Amino acid sequence: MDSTTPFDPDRIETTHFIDEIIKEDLREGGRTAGKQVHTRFPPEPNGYLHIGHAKAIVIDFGTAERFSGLCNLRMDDTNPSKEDVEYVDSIREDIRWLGYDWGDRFYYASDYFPEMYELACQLIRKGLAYVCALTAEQMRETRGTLPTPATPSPWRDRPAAESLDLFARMKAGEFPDGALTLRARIDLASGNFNMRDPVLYRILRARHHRTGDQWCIYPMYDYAHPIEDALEGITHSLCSLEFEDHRPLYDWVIDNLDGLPSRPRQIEFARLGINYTVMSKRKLRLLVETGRVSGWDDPRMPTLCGLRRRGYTPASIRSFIERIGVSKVNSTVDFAFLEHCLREDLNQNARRIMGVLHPVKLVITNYPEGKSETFAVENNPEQPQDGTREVTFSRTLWIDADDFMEEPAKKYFRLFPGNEVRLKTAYIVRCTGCRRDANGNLLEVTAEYDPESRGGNAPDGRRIKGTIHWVDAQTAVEAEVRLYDNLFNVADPDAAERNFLDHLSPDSLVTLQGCKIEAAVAGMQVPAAFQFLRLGYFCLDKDSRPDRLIFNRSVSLKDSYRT
RNA sequence: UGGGGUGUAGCCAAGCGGUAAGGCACGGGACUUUGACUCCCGCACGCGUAGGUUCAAAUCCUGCCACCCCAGCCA
Repeated sequence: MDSTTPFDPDRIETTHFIDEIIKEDLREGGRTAGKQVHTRFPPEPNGYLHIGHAKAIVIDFGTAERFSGLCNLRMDDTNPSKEDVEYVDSIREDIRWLGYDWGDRFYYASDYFPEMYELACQLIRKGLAYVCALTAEQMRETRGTLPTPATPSPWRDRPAAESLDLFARMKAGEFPDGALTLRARIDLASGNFNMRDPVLYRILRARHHRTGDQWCIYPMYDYAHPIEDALEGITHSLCSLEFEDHRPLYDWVIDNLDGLPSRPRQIEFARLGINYTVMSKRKLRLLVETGRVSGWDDPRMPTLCGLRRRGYTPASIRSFIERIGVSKVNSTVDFAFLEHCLREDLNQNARRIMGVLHPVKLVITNYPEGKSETFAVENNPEQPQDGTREVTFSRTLWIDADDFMEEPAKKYFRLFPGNEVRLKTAYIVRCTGCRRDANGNLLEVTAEYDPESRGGNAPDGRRIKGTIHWVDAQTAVEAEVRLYDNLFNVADPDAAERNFLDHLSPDSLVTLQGCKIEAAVAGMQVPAAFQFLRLGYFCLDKDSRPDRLIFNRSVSLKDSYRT
């Protein structure tokens, strides 16, 4: 912080209740008055990050940013049986992709194992922790029920010296997995189960991805987390609602340990839910492992790598998170709002291009065979400085099947016999009919152009209601296009009473072959993103090759046309 | 049943004793060489509910109701 301009917390614009609490802490006489706000994002490296994590990331890093503070990135790797390095790199990549920077403050909870061990000994010496020999099952049986207290472990009053010795031998590997635990001695009658002598350490022989076989005892989250926060000087430890009743234990650990460098404060907020998808790691993993999706980065997945492949931009995700707000109400946000945020970003920034998904030939019968000409088409009407590109026009074009109806529906103003439409930036044409094969399948649509309307302007100023996109048949590039829709066909596949796998939508992926795209796409590299005029936003898929283009539809354009 | 939370529109969400912001969705209109974008208009006599305090209550008090989380040697 710049020492010449004293930091005034009240200058910060409050965006939600957490900011209010932090401001209060920062004021004269407050808990952290005069200190720099310091938060952390502590993922467990046991899976890929999803948009729910993005909420936590934006809150953790964003709050630090707003208060000119710092945010650490810390791998909460206290359970080697579930974690793996595989995930560490993807987590770092996803956070960076979202646009956040943790500077040189990248930590692992496992870095603190030695300190945690010493601090545990301190608790034992104070009579606040003891080594217990109850089995997991016995512990469950003696924990009591909601209204009735737990019954004390036979080892609850074991002398500190004895526990100290046992704990050292646990660490030395003298006992098998699960034989002993170190438990806090707190309150067996508490209505909060977390306070009924919670386990602090367990014996677990699993190769840790960083410390290898150096340890065979591992600290539990409730014991480790407050220590991690305190050692890093975290001022505000933001987490989700389900940790609310762990806070008394968090505070108990902090309050009963001497020598901790700081006293962090835990604040909880509601996690993000989005309809038509699932957010739990377990369920996402199941989708991957059962082959319902192609992988963690399947474009239908709510994972950050999935959204990235789908064409979501970091800016759109950040905007989404910032705008849904932060509160303590369990909530489910409409997927439509995420889509809105993407459209908003891409409308401003995506290059326009013409592409035909369901190709039908349009023959301009009065346009000379063999002739062709080019038109300069604007790349992005929202960004005139992006200039124009040349697009080739000739006698035979591809148009979308949707843009022709032999017998027009009411209020339909595209191609139908006798009607005039404008071919974007080219000419005005009048539909003269169509040709079909013996089975009635549409072979081609025919039309005559008005040579005086070059550029699409009617010389006599007559109004042309419809403008459609087209691609020159001779120069068109072929591509595969993948259309995505909700993975589930029910708004709440997460509902407890249903098996989410029974509600997968059969239409979540529709693959189109032989789509015709403007020649300008040739040679484009991932992550090129475009608006296919009148259709939606598309991006090149990572599997795309110069000789085999593959596009993903990120989101369609809104369409107010209804028959 | 004990403990911890939360109830403002279809979905998010402001509001902090002075008479219900904003966004998404939705409906209507204007504009339009994208049925997009943009721009207008509409959308809670009502804040879970019943009482109470007050000149005045979504905001304070009391009771009730509903929903979420907790009995891992997971995080």
